[in-house]
Amino acid sequence: MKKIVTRFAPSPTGYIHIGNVRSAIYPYLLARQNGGIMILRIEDTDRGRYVEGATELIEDTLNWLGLEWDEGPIVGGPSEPYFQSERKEIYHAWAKKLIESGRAYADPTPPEKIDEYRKECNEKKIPFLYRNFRPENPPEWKPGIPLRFKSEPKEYFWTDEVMGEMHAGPEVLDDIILIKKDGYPTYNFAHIVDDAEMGVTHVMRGVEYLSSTPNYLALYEALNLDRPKLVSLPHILAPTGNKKLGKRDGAKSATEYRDDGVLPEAMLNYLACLGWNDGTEQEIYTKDELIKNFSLDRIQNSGARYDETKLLWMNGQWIRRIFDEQGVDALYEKTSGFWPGTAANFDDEYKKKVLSIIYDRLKVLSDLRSMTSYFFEVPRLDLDMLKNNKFLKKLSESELEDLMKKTIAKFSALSEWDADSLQGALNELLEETSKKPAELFSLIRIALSFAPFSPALNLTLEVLGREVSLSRLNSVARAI
RNA sequence: GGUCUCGUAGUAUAACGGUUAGUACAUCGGGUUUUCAUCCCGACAACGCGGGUUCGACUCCCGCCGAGAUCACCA
Repeated sequence: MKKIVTRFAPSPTGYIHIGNVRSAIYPYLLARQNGGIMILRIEDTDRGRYVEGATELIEDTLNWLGLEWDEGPIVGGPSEPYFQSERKEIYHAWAKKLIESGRAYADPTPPEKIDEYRKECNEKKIPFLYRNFRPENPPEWKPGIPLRFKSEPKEYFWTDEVMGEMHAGPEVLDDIILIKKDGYPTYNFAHIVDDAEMGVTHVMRGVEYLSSTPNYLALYEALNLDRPKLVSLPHILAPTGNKKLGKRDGAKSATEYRDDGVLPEAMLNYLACLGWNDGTEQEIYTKDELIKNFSLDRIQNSGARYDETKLLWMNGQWIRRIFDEQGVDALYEKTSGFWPGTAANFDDEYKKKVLSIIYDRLKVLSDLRSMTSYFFEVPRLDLDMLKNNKFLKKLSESELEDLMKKTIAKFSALSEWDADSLQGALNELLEETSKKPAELFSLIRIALSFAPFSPALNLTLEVLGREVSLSRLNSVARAI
């Protein structure tokens, strides 16, 4: 059996947003699953839309997600170069084959004239096909003149691995431009040549190319090439409306999610399962599991709506999974850059302790910034927050003061400052004061953190330490 | 307009032609000594419409409706 070769072929026109990332994931999974080759090819033939640095952004995104490529920029490969802009001679050589076989012609018709033809057809309400307007005596092809394919109207049948059996009549076949007047090839021509030269066996791309497929089939035929397997990937839809997700809908780049503290594991998991599933009820997949279970025939053939809420849920699942299965160190490594600024003054051990008691509350790693500040700095004393608390507002000031005093006395008398001893002390306080947990615990919790929420009290106290805890309780007691 | 594709709860999806149409997210309710979250339990909620074929249709066929894609010297 022929070795499977897939490719991801983006255009460096800016960041790749998450809607496009999936077109990198599926080829990757298919290649890895079959011990095949994944190629990264940069389709930069449109010099007008080229954006400086976009290639690096693409590489960055793939690296982050762990989608390593076997051939392409940086790593090289037998079909170098992997930038289309550097492959002009190759396209021209293939173009000459078509000219020689009479399947391509130079087209000197000015664009305005073509517009006129098009308008004419629109007015007559007939389909515009350029092959009906071929120039009479095309000149010899030379730089500065576009080269067109000479199409032959006929019927095509093919199989799309996702969409199934396909068929199209002659009315969609036309004389598409192969080489633009600037000498660069169009996508339509370049990708055919490259895929052939690079031995690509599976062409995976968005469904928007489905309509042009017959023209590609004509090209394969004219160039005497075997057809690769064609795989149309349905669109990812924007959160609202029915349009495909795009930058205009505020589609973020994958790296923006990275900067918010979304784990690559979660991103890969979510995107891979958007429009694909293996038929089981599994939701969380590692990369290896995705590679093992992936199959083309279970790709959905309708568009799937992008749902950030589910992505964030999945990210929370991954955060917990990494902590539970690999331990605090594994998760801690990923949190660099997500801590509050004041955390810089504390050592790793302390931050790991904080992480161990807060991790199950995180949806994204950047939540650390807002959720843990009171572990690194004295919170601003906010008596209103204390007194307006729904449990505490029933208590008088003297009661609050009394409770604070008893709490401080109890904690001061503790010989051991660990979670179990602290829990014991808290339980004793409940009995001695005959208060409800909601009252006593809310008081202590708020006095320590002045945060809307925090981890279990005994754990918070343990991590904060005896000195800090008592000092905070004392200053609140004084303020009441 | 021509051509093509798609159509199960709000969302993502599952279901040899025979199931009370399953699961997850979201939403709502409840439980785990405070809060927020995790975790657990529960509730709500779907086969676009109409014809066939069949003992029986979400599943096969046809029509309709709805949504999308494409008709560039962009990819």
